[in-house]
Amino acid sequence: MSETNDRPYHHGDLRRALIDTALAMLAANQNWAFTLREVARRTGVSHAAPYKHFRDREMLLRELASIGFVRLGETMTEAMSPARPSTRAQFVAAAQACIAFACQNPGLYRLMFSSDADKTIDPQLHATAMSTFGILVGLLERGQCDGSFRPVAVNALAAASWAQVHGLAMLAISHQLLEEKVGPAPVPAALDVLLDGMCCPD
Amino acid sequence: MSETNDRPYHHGDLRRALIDTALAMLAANQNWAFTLREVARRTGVSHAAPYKHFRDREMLLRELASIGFVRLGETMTEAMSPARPSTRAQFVAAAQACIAFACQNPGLYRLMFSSDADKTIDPQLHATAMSTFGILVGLLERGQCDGSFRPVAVNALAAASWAQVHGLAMLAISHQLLEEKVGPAPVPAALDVLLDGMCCPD
DNA sequence: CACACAAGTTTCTCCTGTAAACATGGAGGA
DNA sequence: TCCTCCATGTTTACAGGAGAAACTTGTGTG
Repeated sequence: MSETNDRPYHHGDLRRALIDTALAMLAANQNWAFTLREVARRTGVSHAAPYKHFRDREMLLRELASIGFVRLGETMTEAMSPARPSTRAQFVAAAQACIAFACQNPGLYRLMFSSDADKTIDPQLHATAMSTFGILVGLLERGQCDGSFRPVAVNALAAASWAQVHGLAMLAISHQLLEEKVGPAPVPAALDVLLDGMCCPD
Repeated sequence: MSETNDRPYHHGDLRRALIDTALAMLAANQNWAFTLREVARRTGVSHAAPYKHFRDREMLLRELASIGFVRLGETMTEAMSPARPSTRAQFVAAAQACIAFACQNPGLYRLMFSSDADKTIDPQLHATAMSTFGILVGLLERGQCDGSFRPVAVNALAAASWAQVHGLAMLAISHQLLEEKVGPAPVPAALDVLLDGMCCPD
């Protein structure tokens, strides 16, 4: 009972393992209806073990959401980093990266913006989300400096474009951007409409 | 035990009463974490009674979402109906009505677009949601006919504006449109940006 | 080398969703 | 009038889940 049992009493990094299991289940089912006990079971520990690392089920969900924001931020930063011909092109790339992220991780993306990952009760999560939002603001500020975007309050631009991108992502996840309903390339089309309003007339 | 008991064995319209209770709890807590048993309890019936009217808990949630779409549609239609100076003004009114609805019913609005009200498994709900979406499409079509909006695929316009309005609503609900961050009137500002891209240059 | 503490496990209670069997009372036919 | 059916209630039962409490195990540190 104690010899070749390859599961030592102490797991080593159970916290990470639980998060990985939960992320896998989130990706597999595209929802977070899983129970904490199921996560524990699949991770191979007792059902009470998770409580040593997460106060309750919701805290685990907020942790997942936080990871989602970090990954989304990385994705967007990466999409913007290659030398693009213009700030506008950088914006389009970042927006498309965000929407692609949502399509590839629909469960996680939904969780990030759901009330089950309540940002008002978790300063840490709120800060992480704001940091991701800041990537967009930074891009818009640079665009204003180089004359690409209109010199209105940057946060108004940020609200408008964040709303647009997030709205498109949600529509895409909900399969409401079907080609026969909305044309062959709705995302670039919608972004163009927005950018026509955001960019300086030239 | 049977005299002044003002609760007859048969409720009369338990289905409606359960829905009303659930809507009230949704509004009170701004989430749908309530249990079916709690709904039954507050409605004053046994915990199994709801199953005579809803196959399971999710079916009740979808019913609530459906009611939400109907109400949203009414609100938007109403906002558009008074004689407005222009189609553009009608659009702004409808969009603001939608966002106001979301702010006044954040729980319900979230539920309507959550995966717990899965539209892919409920044709009735899907149809109701599409009908509400159709109000927007109708307005855009009229605007194209009278030359207000650019003559591109109407569904592309619909996707762009729906994304924008829905995105703004979600941001507003999440209290991310604070004045100090985003200016005094972010919604009209964002809608203007969008409309500048949607309307015919003139 | 002892031992305190972090990280597991077991056990327990209360609650939920949902199924099944039973009860009730109003509506429609004999 | 009365009987019987059925929709709509209730009671009872059960499988699980959340989370608390008490117990166990090993490991790092004096």
